[in-house]
Amino acid sequence: MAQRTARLSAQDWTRGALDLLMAEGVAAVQINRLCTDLGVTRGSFYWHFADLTELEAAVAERWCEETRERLDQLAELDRLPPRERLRIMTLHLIDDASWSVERALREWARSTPEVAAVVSESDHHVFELVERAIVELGHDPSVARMRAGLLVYAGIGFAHGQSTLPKPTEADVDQLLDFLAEPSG
Amino acid sequence: MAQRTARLSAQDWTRGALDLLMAEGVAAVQINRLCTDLGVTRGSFYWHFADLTELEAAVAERWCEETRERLDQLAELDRLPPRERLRIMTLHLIDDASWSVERALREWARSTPEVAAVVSESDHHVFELVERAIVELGHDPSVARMRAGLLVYAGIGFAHGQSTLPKPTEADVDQLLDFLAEPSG
DNA sequence: GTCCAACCATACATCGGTGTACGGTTGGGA
DNA sequence: TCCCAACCGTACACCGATGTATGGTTGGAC
Repeated sequence: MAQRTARLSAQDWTRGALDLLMAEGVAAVQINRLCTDLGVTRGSFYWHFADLTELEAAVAERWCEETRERLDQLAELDRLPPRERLRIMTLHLIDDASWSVERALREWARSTPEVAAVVSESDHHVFELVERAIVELGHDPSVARMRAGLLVYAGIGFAHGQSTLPKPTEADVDQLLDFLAEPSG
Repeated sequence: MAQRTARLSAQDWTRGALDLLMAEGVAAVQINRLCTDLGVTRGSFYWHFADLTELEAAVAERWCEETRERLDQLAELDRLPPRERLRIMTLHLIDDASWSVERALREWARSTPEVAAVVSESDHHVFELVERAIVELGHDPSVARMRAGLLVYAGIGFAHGQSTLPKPTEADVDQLLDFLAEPSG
């Protein structure tokens, strides 16, 4: 638990909610549970937020910002050769735990359209980055579109597969990118 | 809703639960909700089941059976050429709504390991079917493994992405399979 | 027709989670 | 030092969902 000396801010609550979301799913995000995790009582929560939906909106907003930052950071890779860009993005997906948040968000998106919009925007952003990289690799737009879709959908699938299927190694990723970079015909 | 003349069986309840699960997710599977959908009251439910967890176990069991049947049915395609097999499986994935149940099951699997085991088994089965088809297409085991993983993960991703990204057309699928069938090098 | 078992309705009790009211504490500026 | 605003604790009302107790209805065996 957080040290009880410091007082909490709204960001502490959204942080705690995101942690809970990615650890145990949407059903676990409850006020009482958050209070025990943060070491306070319900009075604190209702000081920072009017109700649960306001917290949820703040969480969605925060995740949206963090995702945007992460994607912008990814876009910073524009100067790198496209092959290397794809490599970094893919390895990042495999290693990082950020996908477990995305998984929870996608689950949450089913019930709240606002969240669904954010997830959709994020998907499209990633898709465009991947598609552009493949175009720069020297492929027709049609080919690039298909291969980008394949890779992005596979990425989403990996995030949801939950290690039921074997996790790809770095060598697997290289082999995969060789395949995606192959000239068509 | 179902006609009120007939009386219900336990299977009617598991059927209703699966429908609800695939339509609105795990959070919607509640006794009251099922009662209104089936046109009865709570008294009926508690005659067929001791409690909610018993219903959930029955639903998991039933989905397990149905999945096994579906996969056996897929294995029946062994006599078709591998390319056609992959085509049927992929189109089946895109058109059919049965995978939206799997999406809900995967969500549910987070909280109940028994369900997670069933989902995992299903994943491995599909993976093997795809891998074998690609081997029959004339590829090395290593190549087949990678391409099968790509396709299966993409399938899972498609089932979860659910129209945030554009849904592939039949022509897209053919283009995709052309790509996956390409000789390596 | 009788009767029993399968099946369903109704009316409770209970419990957990949300939201509200209000009082208490703490820290920094005047 | 005093005081106010930010922040938190406590107690309560409320609501929806689960589970229980019990009586009513229906259909088929005999």
